[in-house]
Amino acid sequence: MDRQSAGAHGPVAATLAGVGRFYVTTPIYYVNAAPHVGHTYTTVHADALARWHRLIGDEVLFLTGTDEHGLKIQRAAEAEGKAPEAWAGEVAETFKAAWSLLGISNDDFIRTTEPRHRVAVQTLLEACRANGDIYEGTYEGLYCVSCEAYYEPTDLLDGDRCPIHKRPVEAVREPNYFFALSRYEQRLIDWLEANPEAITPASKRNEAIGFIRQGLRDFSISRTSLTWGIPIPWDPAHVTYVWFDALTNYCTAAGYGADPDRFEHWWPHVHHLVGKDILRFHCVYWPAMLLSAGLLPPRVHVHGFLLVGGEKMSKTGFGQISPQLLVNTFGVDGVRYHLLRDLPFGPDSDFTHEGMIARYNADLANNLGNLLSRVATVVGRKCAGIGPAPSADSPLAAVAADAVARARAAWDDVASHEALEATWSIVRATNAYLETNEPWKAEPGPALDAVMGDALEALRIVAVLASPAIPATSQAIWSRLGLAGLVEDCRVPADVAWGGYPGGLPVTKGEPLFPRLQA
RNA sequence: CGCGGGGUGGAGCAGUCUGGUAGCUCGUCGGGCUCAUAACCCGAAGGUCGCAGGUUCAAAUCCUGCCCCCGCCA
Repeated sequence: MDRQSAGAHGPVAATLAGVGRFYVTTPIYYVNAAPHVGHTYTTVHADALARWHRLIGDEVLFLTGTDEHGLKIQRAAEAEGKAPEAWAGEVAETFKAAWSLLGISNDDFIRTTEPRHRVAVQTLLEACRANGDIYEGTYEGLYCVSCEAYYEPTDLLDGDRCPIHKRPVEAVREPNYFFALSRYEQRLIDWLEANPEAITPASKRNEAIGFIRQGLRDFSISRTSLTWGIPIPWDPAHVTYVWFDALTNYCTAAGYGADPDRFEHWWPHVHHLVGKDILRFHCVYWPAMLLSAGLLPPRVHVHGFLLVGGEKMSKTGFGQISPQLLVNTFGVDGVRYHLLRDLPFGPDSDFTHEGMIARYNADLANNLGNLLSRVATVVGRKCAGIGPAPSADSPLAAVAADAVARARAAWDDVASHEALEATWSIVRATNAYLETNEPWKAEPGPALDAVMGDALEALRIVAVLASPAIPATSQAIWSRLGLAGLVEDCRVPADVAWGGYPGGLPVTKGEPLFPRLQA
């Protein structure tokens, strides 16, 4: 595939479109649980954005992966009688399998236990230390000897007992290294004021600013009580704790500490997709760490929670179901479409089985799938199965042009629901256009050919525009229209200009793209 | 006062940043079509945009106060 850069790379605060390079990340998922709808939501969004940017000709790097260190993993592995490496590896495979199932087009899958990551983490630690932002201090906390872990007072039973072992915790001190976050308050404010696009949506940016203005405290970055992690390079008795270990993955995959040219190529174009639960770490801690190391802070796109029946999904069964189960009912593109169309990126949004069925039937089965069926049938009967070329002055041309413009703006704004709404305006207009012209009543001839050519052309454009969301279906439509090659090799805007369908191609009806589902 | 999100026709949402005829999907009702996955198209009913003040020629949108729901390491 041609993924050559289309232009000069811009500064980190440039608009999403047209920078020529696009580096998009999901959080790395902690391997203490199997992939569920929450992981799927973020990952599908990242995939759609990656696919969109390839479509507009950007050079794309799409990263996801797993976070495999820490006490919980060490414990979970012990409980299974396995080495932590083995346990983490098994769970990481379930994530890879889920993303493969869902057609996720990630270019890389990083695991924090990989050697390349250790190099990057240690390089970043050294860089921050060289800048004077890492110092040794003492961590004081409530410690359970059996767990070998610290607890917050609110986590304890009866105020002083470990929730696992039911034994009293002890007040313990251990030497820790700390990151001097407090030194970065003003620099973070300056960064956010100079780069209003750095955190989106604006409500989440305000939240980050509010948090910074409350005052920032240095945070602990190492533990001596842990072994399952990356050693502090200058003091191997310590292991990095959470932040430097996990967040640094984004740098690792771009070549940090190993390939400076590659890192310089990608890092200015990085976009993180994260849930609001980890806003603080991505919008405050991480930018400060990067500034400390002399690196550019990222752009961060923050989404809300998925609620199931208005409740946090962990409290209900449906939200915990696996991607595989959803795919069994709705198909890969049915799942992807619902996540992208009904759950706007930003606010909290409700996720329900009923909502999925309604959207699937309305948009995918009734509108898009049925449109292809009726067009294919008429072409088969009235045009001998050979799709005619569209007319140059079709009223659908203006509809398509408007939809393309709106979809481009929406994808650039990480607003997939708007992009798809715009795309479907073509589908609706085409259905109405057929009603108006009633080609099934017309005699074969130039007038009928023009109408059917217009409908086929509209479907072609829809296939391209919808391909970031429903790639497999777009390809199926593409092939049934008789077009050769891959939809993903198309380029926007050139290949969504009206008149691209050449005509003279065999049109295939085939089975329904999306069989209707019973509520 | 821990932090944050939300209250818009029957349901689910958009619109709020950048005030100016309240929009979309589903559902309901009426009509059309019969090419199509009982799908599609046209039309209609239905909302004092949580409450109360304020700013303004004009407020769902800006300001103040209050009430109610909800979430808090994906």
